[in-house]
Amino acid sequence: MQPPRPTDAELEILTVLWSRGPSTVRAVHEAIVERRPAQYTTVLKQLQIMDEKGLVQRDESERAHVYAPANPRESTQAQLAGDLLQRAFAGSATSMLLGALSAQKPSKKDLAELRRFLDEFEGKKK
Amino acid sequence: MQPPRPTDAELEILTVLWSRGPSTVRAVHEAIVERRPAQYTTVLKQLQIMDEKGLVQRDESERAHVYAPANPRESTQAQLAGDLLQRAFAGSATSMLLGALSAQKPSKKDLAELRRFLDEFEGKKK
DNA sequence: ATTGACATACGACGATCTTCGTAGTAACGT
DNA sequence: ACGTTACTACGAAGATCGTCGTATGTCAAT
Repeated sequence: MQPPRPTDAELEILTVLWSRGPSTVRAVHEAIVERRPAQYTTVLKQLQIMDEKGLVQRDESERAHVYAPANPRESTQAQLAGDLLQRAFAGSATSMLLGALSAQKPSKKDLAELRRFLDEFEGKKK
Repeated sequence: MQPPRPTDAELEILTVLWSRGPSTVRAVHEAIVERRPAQYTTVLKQLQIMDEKGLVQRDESERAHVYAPANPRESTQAQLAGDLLQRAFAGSATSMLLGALSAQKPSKKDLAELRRFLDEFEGKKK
């Protein structure tokens, strides 16, 4: 029973929750507002909907409810990347990497990290 | 003046156009219908909207209009990958690749291709 | 000339997304 | 106790998305 693919606004909120950990609406709102204007109730409503969808979990034990991501960052990222991989790149991870790198020039550090990652990944396969 | 990010349905149609080249509505519809049920007019309407958005170009010289992708596959793919890279992976191409690979186990061929690609990419940088 | 096949245009509906205002309620400070 | 502040709940509006039915026009064959 996987939750649905998060929308743009939902993903933005999830990134806040992943980096901050379980948070109240107020905390999430403050984090969002640092980047763009948004009303408090907008964030609240969004979180309520995300709870219904199963994207977050709500702890109502305190007066100010605390929201936590329902799934870890990695699995949601995998869902999103896998989805795009299928829909736009016909399953070719190489094409996808090419797309990402051509959209944003990678630093030497990035390249080294990629290479290290590939090594590790291939190492795990016997 | 980049066209907007294509939606799911729009992307599906674009993939048809990229692989088939400039096509009539009928041809696109037939390609779509092979994978899922869809009415002819649905595809027609979609293409008309995509024309307004600047996602495709329309040639009306013939009775059956011919639609062509406004942008090459590579640049749209770069747009999509770059967008997701920013929104979900904080710009880390490595994380994105990890996400893609963990969502869909790569074959040995895939890994070799990735490695080859990295070599080539790094080679071009002096 | 009529019919049938095939094309585009257009309007509309239901679903979802995003946003916000308003109302109601609990807690707090004085 | 009373007013102010801090919450949640709810409804709803406006935009976009995806889908389709119907209307209308064109062409060719009989």
